[in-house]
Amino acid sequence: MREVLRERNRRGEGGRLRADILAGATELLEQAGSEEAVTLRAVARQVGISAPSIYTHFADREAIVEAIVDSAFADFNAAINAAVEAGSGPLARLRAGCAAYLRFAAERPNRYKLLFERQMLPEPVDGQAARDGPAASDGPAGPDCPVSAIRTESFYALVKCLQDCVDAGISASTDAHVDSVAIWVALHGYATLRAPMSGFPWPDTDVLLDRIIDGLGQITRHD
Amino acid sequence: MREVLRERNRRGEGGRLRADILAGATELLEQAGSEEAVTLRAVARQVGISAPSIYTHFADREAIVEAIVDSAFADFNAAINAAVEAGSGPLARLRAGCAAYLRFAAERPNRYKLLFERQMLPEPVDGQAARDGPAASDGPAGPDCPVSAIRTESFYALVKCLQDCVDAGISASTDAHVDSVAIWVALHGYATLRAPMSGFPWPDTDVLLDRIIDGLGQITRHD
DNA sequence: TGTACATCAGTGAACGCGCGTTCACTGATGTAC
DNA sequence: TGTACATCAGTGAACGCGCGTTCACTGATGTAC
Repeated sequence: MREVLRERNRRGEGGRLRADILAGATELLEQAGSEEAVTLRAVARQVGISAPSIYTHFADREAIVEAIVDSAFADFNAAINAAVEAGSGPLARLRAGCAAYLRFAAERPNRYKLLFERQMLPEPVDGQAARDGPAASDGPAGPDCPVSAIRTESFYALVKCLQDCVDAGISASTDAHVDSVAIWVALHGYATLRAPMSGFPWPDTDVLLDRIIDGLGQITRHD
Repeated sequence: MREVLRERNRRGEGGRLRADILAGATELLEQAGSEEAVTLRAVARQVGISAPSIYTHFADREAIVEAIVDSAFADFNAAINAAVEAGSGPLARLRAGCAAYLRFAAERPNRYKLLFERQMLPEPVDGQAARDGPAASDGPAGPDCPVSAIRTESFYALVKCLQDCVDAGISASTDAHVDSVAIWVALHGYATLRAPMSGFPWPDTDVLLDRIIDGLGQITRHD
């Protein structure tokens, strides 16, 4: 691995290094394949700085990984939102969102794994409120868990897509929450199994996606 | 961590240590939560021996982890087989197998994760043969991949359960393979997401399982 | 039955490695006067 | 415009740690005679 040459930032621009560290760490994660590869020293090598320099911008190794997760969730939500908004009609929007989900996981497998396989802090859920949607996303989330909303945003976008299908009379679902959970776990299962079991006789992704959406979304009519 | 006192094996019984190492490593994996915790030295501490003793029975660290995977797959397949065989009627057998799948993952989460999240060697698949089932499981598998059959055994049990439902006229599936893949990825997704996202408003496991089986298995009648 | 010896299960010390983190520091940059 | 100085981005050496692996070894067990 060749050391990257890097010019010292000017005064007041030290913050730029933070972005460089984050980018380097993300690249390292995607190349090397697992969170464990994101060591302070490896990140420093990747960015072309000495290891202690990182402490100016991140409290410790864990803080780097958390920053990767936050930025990965932002990318993830943006990719799915864009796909959903590009779709015309409720079913097309639902399908586009799910397809974007699988595409994100296929193109950035290690970042995707990091999103959902880390131990997540329990949200301060009070049952029914959580079932109704992410109320906290209107304003900033509760003081103790500002990251929760960003982690469930795409799920609730899925619930909304499915509910729109119900309202349009093309889904027979009587509980969009439960059926969205079912769709989500199927997408996640495929996203995580597909790559490591490359020798398995997988069906075509689009065929499988149709079966998941039609079967679990209880789609009754394709318009 | 207290050191376990351990009597030296008698001559000719050195092989017993192998089983002790495997058991200790498995316990360590389940307690500590990830494969990385299974270090040679940690296993040695757990078993109550010195680290170099392990080399009598395992070539290296990786060999221990592989042995855990093999034994975990054997347990996993046995649990599912037992559940399927206890069911009466094709749908009950399908549901019992899937429920046993989720139960195994819930009770031994770290062993379950190890089963399907490791990079798996591609099988020598020749397309149609693999789709028809694990022909090699009648005898020993091919010389280069004796572990492949054990890793797909439960999947093909699922395919058989679903096909039995089709044959009994209670599933409308026209492709038991594709629909079994869909059920499997949904089970896997739930199995891996449920624990780390404990704060998420999950539906009841049985309710979700019913939606997965009915929706993806295209169940038309409950007898 | 007694004894010398081969076998083998398991040990203790040591190696080099990469890690996270700390500490005192350097030297370029911008600013006050 | 010139210069002394404060600021701040970033460094280099060092720490203790746990790791995988190696090596020469120990000492109990069983066996040949």
